[in-house]
Amino acid sequence: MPIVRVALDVPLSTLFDYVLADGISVVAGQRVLVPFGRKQVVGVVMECAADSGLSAERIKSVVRVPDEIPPLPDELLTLLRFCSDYYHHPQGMTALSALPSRLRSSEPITFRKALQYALSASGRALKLDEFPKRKVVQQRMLTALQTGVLSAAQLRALSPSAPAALKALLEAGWVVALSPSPSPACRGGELERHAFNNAHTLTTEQQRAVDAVTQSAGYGCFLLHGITGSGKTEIYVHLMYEMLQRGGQILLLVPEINLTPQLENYFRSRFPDAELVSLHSGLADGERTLNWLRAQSGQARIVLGTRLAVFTPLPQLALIIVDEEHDASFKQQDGLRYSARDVAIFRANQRGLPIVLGSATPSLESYYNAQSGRYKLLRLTARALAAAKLPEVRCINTSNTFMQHGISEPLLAALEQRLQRGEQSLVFINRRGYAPVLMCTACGWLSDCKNCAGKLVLHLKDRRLRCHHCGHQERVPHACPGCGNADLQPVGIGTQRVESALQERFPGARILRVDRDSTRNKGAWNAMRQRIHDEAVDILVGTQMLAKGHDFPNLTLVGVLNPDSALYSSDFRASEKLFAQLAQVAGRAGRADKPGVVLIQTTFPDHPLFRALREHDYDAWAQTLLAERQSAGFPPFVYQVLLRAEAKQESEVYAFLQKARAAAVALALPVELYGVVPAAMPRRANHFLAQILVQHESRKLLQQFLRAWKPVLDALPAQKLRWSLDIDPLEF
DNA sequence: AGCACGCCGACT
DNA sequence: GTCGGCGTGCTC
Repeated sequence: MPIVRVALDVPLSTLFDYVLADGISVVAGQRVLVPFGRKQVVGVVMECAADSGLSAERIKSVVRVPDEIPPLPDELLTLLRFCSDYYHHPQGMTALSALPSRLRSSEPITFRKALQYALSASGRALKLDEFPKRKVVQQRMLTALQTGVLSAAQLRALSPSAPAALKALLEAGWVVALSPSPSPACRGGELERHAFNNAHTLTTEQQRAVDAVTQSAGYGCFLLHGITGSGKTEIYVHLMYEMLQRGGQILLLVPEINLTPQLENYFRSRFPDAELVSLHSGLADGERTLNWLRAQSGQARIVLGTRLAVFTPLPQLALIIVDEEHDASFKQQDGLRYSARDVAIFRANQRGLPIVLGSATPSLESYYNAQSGRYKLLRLTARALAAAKLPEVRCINTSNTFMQHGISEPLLAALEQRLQRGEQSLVFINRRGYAPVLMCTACGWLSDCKNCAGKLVLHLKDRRLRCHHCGHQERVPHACPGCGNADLQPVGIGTQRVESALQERFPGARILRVDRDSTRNKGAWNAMRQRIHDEAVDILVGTQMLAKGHDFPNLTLVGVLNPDSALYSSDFRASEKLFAQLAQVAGRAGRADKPGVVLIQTTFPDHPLFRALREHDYDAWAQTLLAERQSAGFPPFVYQVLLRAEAKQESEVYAFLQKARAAAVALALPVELYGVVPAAMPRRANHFLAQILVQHESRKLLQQFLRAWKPVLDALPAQKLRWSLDIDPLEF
């Protein structure tokens, strides 16, 4: 009895066995429609077997095999199994989450944009003379399609009832919808012959980096460490060109969606002949499915995407690039908590491909691996444009300085100077809103969120207090809810406060605030970017978002307002993150022929972080951090896993975690097991959060421990409580 | 996760 | 007498 083992989207670690009716053949990687409980669901065949361990009467049979799309390649199935295994996430949910949503449903795949239709394999196998004579229109369509691919318009011309007939044919699986025709320039194998646009001559250093990757045989992980402006992108372009020439596909992973449209345009302009598709969560279902299918078919040569793109089937994959590899957004924070960077490395290793991790400020994990020789380090030390100098970084000691709305006189003077010269400035502050908290001057009341452990942020624009954790908002009270005192003071500074303070100080200046609030509307950020480029803005005030954008050529001053909180944060990665952030935002200053200045307001100007930043010495900083981490026994010297739990009832959370901990102790494995502690944000949206940290030097041993612990956790009673394992956690 | 079955309180 | 609360248990 032929059996298939199917992955289904349910939180159970097992696969489910189904029999195949006579005449149905299936290979691993194909989607199947199967009965499950009292409904029918789509699953992915992970294995084919001759028999099942279950008694025959318990096994149901496969309903249908939609054959619109080719099976997922074995390589992808292996990757999914690895992820399920490593991240201890149910195999079915792992497999199904890798598919675009259209492919997770049994509905025939149709696209609003689909313009073309063709016969499927089963459609071609149909004998038309045996086809029901009454279905005239369907038959006419099938006949017409035997001549080749037809557009929706051509099919519609066959009959007024064409849409219904087409729907029936699609449902039967005889006809498949094809994605819109490729751009005219892209024609099969010819595209590789064309050169790419505007090839810059590489510096010796850049050329060496390119050669190292293109000449590597099989798997190799390269850490491309290059300061801002050192031409990492040009290296990507040269590498991509070389791999396209060899007939390969390229996977380029980038951190955020708001960067992809620009990058998409950029790489399209560099490779006008190669089909490029993007994959990220901002795409509509249909488009995402379409792009995925074009990658799977091999038609798309370049796939540009965020972390989810790491699971795209790419038959001719030849190179993976992870840009800004240090960026935390490569780590998924719910469901399958994977690191796209790490999964990409596994994938490159599995396929025997080179992978390039690019960053100006590599993650300590990657840096450490490069030092130990696991990765090959490629360094770019010079800016590609010789004229462009690195910005001068200076600290403004704010311990004895009078400040108004968080801005010091020296910074104001520098801003004024740029205004006079007609140059742009950027004021960086990683807090949106007007002030992070509202306080009563009489009784000390603070604007706490009633659902969370955090404070309500004052948003003066619409006179509301908002919680940035749960979304709760309320009106700003006229008097203190505690004591009735009318004098409520905003404490601390946010982007809105800086914006209004600067507007007051420089009434004529054109000031633009860029944060999640001001860019919420669709297209707003793009419009703002245009304004910045048109030099219709004098001073930019913004958060993290601004650090990542593209070049602002007329920007010569960057001011950083209060970065100090990261220096005494309980999160041991906070200072690593801060350095990366500041290096990135500093890189916005003075890119063209105008020298840039970065002014950092701090009470710790002698801190090694700022010293390294002033000297543009990432290595010194990384060594400092590595030494700290080693003595504290933190990553990358150990591997970690976090068991998180949350529930409405605080006692439930702690009772569960205590039981989980006792079970871990009972396993008697030599891992370091910490106590049950509240999460960094102990209460959020009316839920209590707590966790247990487990770590060990050996990844293998930690995994061995998890394999023993997970089944015990699954068996623990957990009413009204959610828990998850976070492997290699970034946030605590 | 769904969705059943199953056994105890306030309603037409 | 029933509708419905959500505890427990299964899904090939």
